[in-house]
Amino acid sequence: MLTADQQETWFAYMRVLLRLTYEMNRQLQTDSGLSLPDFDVLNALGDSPGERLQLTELATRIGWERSRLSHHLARMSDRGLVERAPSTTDRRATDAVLTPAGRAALAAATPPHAAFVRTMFFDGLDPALLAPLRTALEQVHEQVLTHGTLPRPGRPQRRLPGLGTDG
Amino acid sequence: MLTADQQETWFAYMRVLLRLTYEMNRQLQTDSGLSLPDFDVLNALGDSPGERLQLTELATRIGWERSRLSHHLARMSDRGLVERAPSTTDRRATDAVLTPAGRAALAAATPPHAAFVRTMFFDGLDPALLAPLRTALEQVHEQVLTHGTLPRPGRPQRRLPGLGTDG
DNA sequence: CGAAAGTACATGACATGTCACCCAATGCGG
DNA sequence: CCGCATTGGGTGACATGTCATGTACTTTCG
Repeated sequence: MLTADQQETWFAYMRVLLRLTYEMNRQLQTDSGLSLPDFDVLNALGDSPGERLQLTELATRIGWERSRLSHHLARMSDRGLVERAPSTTDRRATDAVLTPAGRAALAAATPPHAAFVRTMFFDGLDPALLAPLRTALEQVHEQVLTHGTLPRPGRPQRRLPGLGTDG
Repeated sequence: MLTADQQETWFAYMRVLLRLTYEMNRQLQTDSGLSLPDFDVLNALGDSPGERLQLTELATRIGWERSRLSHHLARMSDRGLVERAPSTTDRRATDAVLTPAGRAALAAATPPHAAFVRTMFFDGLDPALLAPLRTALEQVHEQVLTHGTLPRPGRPQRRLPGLGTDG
C-alpha cells in the first residue's frame, strides 16, 4: 500500500509526533503551568480578530470535538483564562473570548515555548530543508482539509449549489 | 525567537498535527474499533522481536508515561489484545506480549490505515519533496532525542562512566 | 549476608476527553 | 404564524491520562 520510502517517512513522522508532543506538554506545564490543550486554545484565540471565536469555529480550527471544547472552556473559564460571551450575530452561538489574564498567560508562555521549539525542532534542521519541509507540510495540510471529515476552517462553508470552485 | 519562515513552518506543523491526529483517531476507531493509543501499542509490539517489550522500553518508544501504559495495558489486556508476562531477565520487570487476537487486530487494522495514510498524507505530496521531508523529520527526531527528557529508546542506557560517544 | 538506595510497575484519586443525548435558536416550508 | 429539520452548545456517564505514592526486586557496599 505504501512504498518503502513512504513507510519510512511515515514512521519518522510518527516518531517525531509522539516524542515532540510529549516534550511540548512537559515544557508548557513546567515553564508556564499550561497544558498543551490550554495553549492550543489560547493561541487560536490570540490569533483571532478581537481575540474571540465562535465555539464551532474554534473547535474546527484546533481539531477538537465541540463537547471537548465545551468542557475545556468551562475549566479554563474557572481559572479565569477565557470567558464565554453570546455571539452578536447568532443568538444560538457562543464566542470564547480571551480575558486579560488569558492574554497575559499566553504572552508569558510564548517566549519559553518559542525557545523550546527552536531547540527541539529547528536547531537540528539543515536550513536548506526548511523551505521544502514547509511546503511539504502545507501540501499535507491541504490534503487533510480536502479529504478529512472536519469542515475547512475560516469560511462558513455555506454549500450553496453551483457556487465555489470545488465542484 | 523564531524567524518568520520558522514560524510559518511551525504553524504548518501544528495544523497538520492537530487535524491529522483527529482524523487518524476517527479512521482507526471507525474501520477497526481501535483507538490511536491502542494502535500505537500494537504497532510497537508488532515491530519488536518476539512481539514483546518490557514496559519501560515500550513506554519510552511511544512517548508515554509508564503509569499511563500500565493503565492502558490493563484495559487492552481485558480486551484480550495483549498479555503481561514476567520478564525473563529481570524479575522486577514485566513484558507486554501480543496475543493472537492482538496480532490479528493489528493485521486487520493495518491495510485500511495504510490506505488512509496514503490518501491523507502522500497523495497530496509532491514526490520530489518526499526525500527532503523524510530527512527533515529524521533530523528533528534526532534533535528531540538529544535534547528531550525521555531516554533514547533501543539501548539500555547503562550510563557507564567513560563509555559511549556522547561526550 | 544485610542495610540502603535505586529501578520497575501497580494503584487510587483526580483531571481530562468522548459519546449519547439534551434543549434553544434558526430557517424553510406551508 | 406554525411545524419541522438543521445547527450551536451544554451535560452527565463513562473512558482515558496524570500525579503521587506504594510494593517488590535489584544493586551496591560493607
